[in-house]
Amino acid sequence: MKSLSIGGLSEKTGVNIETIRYYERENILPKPSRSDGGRRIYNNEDVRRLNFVHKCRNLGFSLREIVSLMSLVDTGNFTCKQVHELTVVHVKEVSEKIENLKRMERVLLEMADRCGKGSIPDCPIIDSLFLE
Amino acid sequence: MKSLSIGGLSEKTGVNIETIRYYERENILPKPSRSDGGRRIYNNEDVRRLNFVHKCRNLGFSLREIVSLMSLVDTGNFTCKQVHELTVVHVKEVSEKIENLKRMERVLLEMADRCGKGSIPDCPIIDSLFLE
DNA sequence: TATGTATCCTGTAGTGACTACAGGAACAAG
DNA sequence: CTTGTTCCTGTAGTCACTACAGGATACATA
Repeated sequence: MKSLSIGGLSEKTGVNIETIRYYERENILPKPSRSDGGRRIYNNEDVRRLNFVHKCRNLGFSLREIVSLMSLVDTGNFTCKQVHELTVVHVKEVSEKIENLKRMERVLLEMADRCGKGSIPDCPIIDSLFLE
Repeated sequence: MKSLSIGGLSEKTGVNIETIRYYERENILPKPSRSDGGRRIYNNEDVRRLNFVHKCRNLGFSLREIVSLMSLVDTGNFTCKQVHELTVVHVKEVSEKIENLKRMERVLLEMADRCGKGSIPDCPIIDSLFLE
């Protein structure tokens, strides 16, 4: 088993040192063992855990959701069905965000198109932003 | 000219009272006039301004961007071309966010699909989340 | 051994955009 | 006047980080 310092863990996982400490403080990650001098010593399980958290964050899960999921895993008290459902719910949330952004994009493009017509000195974009 | 209390302004614009105060504090909005008793009194121009800010927020502009834009408008020192360019840059940012979310969505759907195959007791979703 | 450098520690505070009190004042209606 | 509603200021919290400051530890080199 290879042990790592926090800097080592940060390099191996791509998660910022400050962020790792933050996760520990917020109890997203367990407290690691320490050297005699007080430095954090991380093992393989710590690496696996942080990878999990990192992956989940990248997929848009909130820290709260991640803690819940991790707790399921830790107790071994879950079914693949449960996890599937959580994932499906989350996909829906992501899809809604996409739709919102697309709507935003559409409005912006329309505005840009209007302005691109070269109307001066009034600006259709500014005008439309002042409307109710 | 119809004057409004902060509650009135909030109702008319759909922006939260606390948020309006926040915008004032952060100098996103100008300080309104006050009654003898110290209550805020908003006029039509205040309404127009808040509509502008609200619209821009809904379109994903940051408060900083909004302040810049508003400052252009206030000085009358801008061209429709400038605004157009700002808008186009912003559209690009929104489009990138959409792509990121789509990537996220794709990964999540793949994971859900794997789990949907009914593999028990191991969970492919959890397994893949632990990978580097 | 001493020195220099890099890494680590804790605690605090800041970012951006809100949101939510607490305690008290102003206002309107009965 | 009393009661209920709205408003005020100041402070703090949310979420997920991020960035110090000041000091300690660990390692490498001379």
